[in-house]
Amino acid sequence: MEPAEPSPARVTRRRAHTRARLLDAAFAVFAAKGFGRVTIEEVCEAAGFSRGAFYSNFATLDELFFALYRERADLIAGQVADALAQDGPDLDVPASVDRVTEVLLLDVDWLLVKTDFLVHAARDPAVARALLDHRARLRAAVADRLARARGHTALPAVLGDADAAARAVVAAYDGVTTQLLLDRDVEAARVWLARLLTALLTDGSRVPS
Amino acid sequence: MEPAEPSPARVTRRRAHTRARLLDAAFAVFAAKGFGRVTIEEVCEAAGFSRGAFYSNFATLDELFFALYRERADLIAGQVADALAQDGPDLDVPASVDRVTEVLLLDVDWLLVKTDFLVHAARDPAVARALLDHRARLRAAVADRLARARGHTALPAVLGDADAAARAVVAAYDGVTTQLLLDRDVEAARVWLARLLTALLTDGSRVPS
DNA sequence: CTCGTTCGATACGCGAATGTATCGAATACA
DNA sequence: TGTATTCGATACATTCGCGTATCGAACGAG
Repeated sequence: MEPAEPSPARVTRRRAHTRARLLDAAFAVFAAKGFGRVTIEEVCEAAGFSRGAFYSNFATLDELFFALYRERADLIAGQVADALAQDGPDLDVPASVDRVTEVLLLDVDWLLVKTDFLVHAARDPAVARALLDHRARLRAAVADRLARARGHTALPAVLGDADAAARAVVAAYDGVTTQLLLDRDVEAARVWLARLLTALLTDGSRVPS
Repeated sequence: MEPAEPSPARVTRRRAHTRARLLDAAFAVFAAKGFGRVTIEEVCEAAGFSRGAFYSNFATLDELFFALYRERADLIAGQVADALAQDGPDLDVPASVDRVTEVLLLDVDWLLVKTDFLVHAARDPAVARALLDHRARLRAAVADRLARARGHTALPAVLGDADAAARAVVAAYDGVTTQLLLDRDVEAARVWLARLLTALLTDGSRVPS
């Protein structure tokens, strides 16, 4: 029996390059026009290829979109994990918040694409599951960080355990993102997110500078 | 000079009916498939009309989408205002939270359409401005409610003035919405939103039942 | 009841985007 | 370096959705 997928054993360098260029171009085009208004040919033109290259690498535009999301989301997730692991065993809330905030609210274009993907996932149960998994992993990293600091720094008990607090952190991030998509003020978003997180993660007595 | 818009002076009953049916059908179709994947003909078919009816009432699908959003958003805004005005001069945070929560997290279909509209607005400055205005009005209503209660109930100072607190409330709502779009668990979303809001609006010492 | 107007249905042409099939060029391996 | 294979470009047919123009029917006014 021959392999169902022809499994291209030879030639991989050219293909890898064009695939990467297609993904980069797709990111730019999706960010600018939104997934729903983008055609395959636009992506190819932005990448400097013809449609033949596209159909040689992807079956459908959704497939490319999914691949693009996975690539970038994994990248960000790694950066967040790094930012969280960067400080020592005891949690310095303002410092951690600042570091994570700078990673998460870096690029408005990414937020645009991410939200497009959310809208996409909200109507496709399989994609939704994948996205929920991603979010759960990120949340687990945050919860882990918070739990390790539980004994050292005082966290308010309003939110319950560390996992609940992590959910609150993610919700705050998502909420700030929504506003940022409309006013495009990254600096203001950073300030608000920091304010929200400190309000959620510290006791309600101290006011940040 | 003749009027630029022909301003149909006669016959308005039939037209009003079909327009309403088109809007209702559009809501259902947009919620099910997403704005980007919906064609004019699909909306007409769902409404039981042909494309002639559509072009007689709207110029483009975007126009219908905008009209649909305005209609529903105004409705919700009114309900929220009612819910906020319902209790007396002193603020009962848990009660208010429960009431507002039940209005805001009622219909997942509406959240789907709303998020589609957000994605749409994020790329069109004019639409973004309109949506920001809407959000500002809602936020002002919340801030007003919070400010009136400032003297009576103790609010934590971490968030600053009442307007800042209102921003936090809206952010919490948006954040919970994002998760709700993926897991579609309305009850869980209500619980989380209530938890977040009480954490933000009360001092960090008390744990809700 | 009658008539003039408006509304919505039908039919048409058009352009755009898709997917496929084929061909030449680039590439890896012997 | 020769050669078989893969990759991407080109050309084609097709489908789909859009917008318009026209017509009959519903409707409101007098």
